[in-house]
Amino acid sequence: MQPLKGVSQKPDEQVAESAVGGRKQSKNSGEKPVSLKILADYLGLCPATVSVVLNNVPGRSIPAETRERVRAAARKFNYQPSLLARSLRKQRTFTVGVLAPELSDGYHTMVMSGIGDHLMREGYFYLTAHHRHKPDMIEEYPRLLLGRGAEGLIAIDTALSHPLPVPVVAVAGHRKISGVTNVVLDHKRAAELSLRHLHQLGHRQIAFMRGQPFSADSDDRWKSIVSVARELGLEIRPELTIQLERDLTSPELGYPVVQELLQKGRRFTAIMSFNDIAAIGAIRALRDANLRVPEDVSVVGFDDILVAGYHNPRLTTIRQPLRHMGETAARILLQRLQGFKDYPEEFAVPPELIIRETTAPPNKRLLKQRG
Amino acid sequence: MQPLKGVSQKPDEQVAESAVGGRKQSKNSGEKPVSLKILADYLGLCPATVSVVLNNVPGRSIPAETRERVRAAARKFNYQPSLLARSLRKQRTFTVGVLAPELSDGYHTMVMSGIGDHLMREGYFYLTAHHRHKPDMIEEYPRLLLGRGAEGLIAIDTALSHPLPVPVVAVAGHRKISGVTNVVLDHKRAAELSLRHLHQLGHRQIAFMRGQPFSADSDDRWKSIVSVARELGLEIRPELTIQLERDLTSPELGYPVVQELLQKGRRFTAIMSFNDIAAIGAIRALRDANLRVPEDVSVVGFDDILVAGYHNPRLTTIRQPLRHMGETAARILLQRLQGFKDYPEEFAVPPELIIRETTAPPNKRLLKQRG
DNA sequence: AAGGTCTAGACAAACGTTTGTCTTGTGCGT
DNA sequence: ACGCACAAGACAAACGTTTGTCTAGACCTT
Repeated sequence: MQPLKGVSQKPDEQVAESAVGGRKQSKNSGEKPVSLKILADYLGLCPATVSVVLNNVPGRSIPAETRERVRAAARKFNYQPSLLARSLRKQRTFTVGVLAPELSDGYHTMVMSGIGDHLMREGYFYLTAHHRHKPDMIEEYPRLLLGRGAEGLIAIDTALSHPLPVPVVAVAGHRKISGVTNVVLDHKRAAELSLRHLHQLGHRQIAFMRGQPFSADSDDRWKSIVSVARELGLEIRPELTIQLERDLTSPELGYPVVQELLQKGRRFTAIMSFNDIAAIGAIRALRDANLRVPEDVSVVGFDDILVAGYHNPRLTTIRQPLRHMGETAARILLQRLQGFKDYPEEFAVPPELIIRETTAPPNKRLLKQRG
Repeated sequence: MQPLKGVSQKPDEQVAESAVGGRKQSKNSGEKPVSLKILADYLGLCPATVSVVLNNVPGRSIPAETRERVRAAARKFNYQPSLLARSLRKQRTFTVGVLAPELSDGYHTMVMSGIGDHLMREGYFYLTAHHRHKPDMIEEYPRLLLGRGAEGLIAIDTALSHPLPVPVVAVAGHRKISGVTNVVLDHKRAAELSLRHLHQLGHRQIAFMRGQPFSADSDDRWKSIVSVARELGLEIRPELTIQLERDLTSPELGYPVVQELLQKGRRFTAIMSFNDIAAIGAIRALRDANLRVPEDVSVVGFDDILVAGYHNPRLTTIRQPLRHMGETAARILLQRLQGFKDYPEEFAVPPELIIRETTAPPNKRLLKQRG
C-alpha cells in the first residue's frame, strides 16, 4: 500500500468519524482540502472511480458496497470537489458576471437582488464588478470577468460599446448590440401612466426632468414623454424642462435644478421627475420655497425605490418592477446559456403607476398669485 | 510546420491586425478564446515560453525580438489567459466570497459597496451569496464558496456557527470564533452618543427597541444601552421596551409595535429605535396617532442609511460608517490572505451622532395630557 | 473446455496554465 | 582545438477534475 498524504491510515478510525458528526471542523482548519486523489489512495481505488461514484455517472457498473464505501469516505473527510478543476475540465463554470455602475443605491441593488435570487436558485454563482460609468472600466471589466470564468454577463444600466463573445443580457441598456438581450421598461407605457395621471388631475403646466446623458434610460424615456405629451395635447415647454447633468445618487441631484426653476419665477403645477431620488430633492426645494406638496405642486417620481414609500409625503411614482427585471434578466441569460438560441432581442416589462401622496389637483389660486 | 487550430496561418495578415484596432470584436464572437497552446503553435514556440514572456518572469533569458513577437501575437488574437487554469496551477484565485443575509436593503449594500471598492482596487474578485438568515444556507454557502475557489470570506450580519479553513472577517457578527476577525461598531460609544443626546434634551421617559434575536448586533447593542442608561441614571422600563421579532426590511417593522405602545396608553417622550427603517415606521405610527415628531415625540434611528437623510423629517440617527466598515473588513481579509498572521480578533469602528430633525426637547404639557 | 458476456475498475488523456529542469547551439577565452 | 559559460527555448510535471477506452477476471453458455 502506498503511503497516504495528509490523512489517517485507518479507515475505521473512530476519532475521524466523530469529527464529521460533531463540530470539530476546527481540527481541519489549517489543512489543505482533501482531493480526489487523496481520497482514492485512501480507498485503494483510482480517482476516476471515486469521481464516477460521487457524481452518480450513469452507465458505470460499481457495486453498491463500493459506492457506499466511497460515499462514507467522502463524508468522513468532508470532501469538497474543486469546482475550479471541474470547471476547467468541463468547460462550464456555472458562473456569470454582473456589471453595475454602483453597488450602494436603491435602483441597482434592487435589480441585483432579483438577479441574485434567480441565479442562486439555479445553482449559479456570480461575480460582481462596478464601474461608476467610467468608460475604460466598462471596457475592461467584461474581459476580466470572462477571463475569470464567467459564462455570460448581465449588465445593469451600463453602456456596453461592442459585442462580446458570450451571451449578454442588459437591464436598462438601450443600445442594440448583437448578442445582447435588452430587458427594458416599457417607457411608452410609463409615460402614458404618469402623464395621463397628471393630465386627469388637471395639470397643464408641467415641469419635466431629463435624465443625465450617461444614463442609459434617459433617451428612451424622454422620447416617450414627448410622444405621449403630443398625444394628450400637452405642451412641453423648454423653459420648464430641466436637464440633469450631475452623477449623483442623492437628492442633491434634484434640489438645485428645481430651486433654479423657482428663482426664475417659472409657473408650473407639477413636476415629472427623472427618478425618485431627484423627486425627493425637488420636494425639498419646493418646501424650502414654502410650497406645499401636493397642494401647491404635485410631484411624480420614477422607479419606486424603497425610499419612495417611506418618504413623507409618500411618493407617487412609476414603479419599475426592478427585482422582477433582474429575475427576468437572469432567467433569459440562463436560457441562453443552456443553448436556447431563439431569444428575444428585447424584453419589455410593464411599469405600474403607484399613486401615493405627492399628487393632487392643481391649485389654481396659487398659480395665479405666482404668475 | 504543424497545422494550426482555429487561427489564421499567416502572421502578417492584415485583416486580423485591423480587427484589434477596430471594433471588429464581433468577428470573434462565436469562437473559442485563444489558448496559450494555440498562440504557441502559431508562433512556433512552446506554451511555456509564451507564458514566460507574457508574465515577465524574471531570470529567464528571452531576446527582446522574440518577446515583442509574442506580445504582438497576444494582442493580435486578443489573448486572455484563463484565470481558471492559472488559479488551479498557482493555487491562488484572487477571489473572496461575500456572505450577506440580503442584497436589497440599505445596510448590507452599503457595506458591500465598501467591500467591493476595496477588493476591486486590489485586483480581487468576489462571489456573493445571500441566505436570508436561513441556518442551513449559512451552513452550506461557505462550503460552496470555498469549493468555488474563494480564498477567504467576508460575512455580513451572519451568524457563523463554526470555524472555517480559510481566513474570515465578519462585519457585525458577534460571536467569537477562532479564525474570524470581527469588524464591529463600538456599541458602547453608540449608546453613549444617543442616550446622552436624549438625556441632555431632557428626555426621561424613553421607549427602547430591542433588535430581533437573529440579528447579530441585537445583543451587544442592548447590553450597551442598559449599561449606559445605568451610568446616566436613566430607568429602562419593561413596559416601554419593545422586542422586535419580524424579519422585515421595511418600516412595517416598526409600525405595529409603536402603535401597540400607544394603544396601551404608555407615556414616553422619545423612542430609541433599533434601526432607521424601524424608526421610519415608528414615526408613521406616531403621526397616524396625531403626534408630531419631534415636537411631541423624539425619535433616534440607527445606521444612517441613505433614507435617513432623505426622510421627512430628516432622521436624527447614529451613523455606522458602513462603507468604511466594509472597506476595513476587506482590507483586513486581504492582509490575512497575504500571510499577515498578527491580525486583531476584533476591530471596533466608532459611530457618529447625526443630529437632524427628529429630536427636540420633550413636550411637558403633552406628556401630562396623555397621562 | 472453449468462447462469450459482464463486471469492476484501472488507465490515460484532456482542460489551460506555471515552473523547475534539461537540451541544444553559439560564442568565448585559452 | 578544447572546454566552458551562457543564451534560447524545449520538455515535462503538476494543479484536480472528468470521461472515453481498455483490461483482467468472473461467470455463464454450449
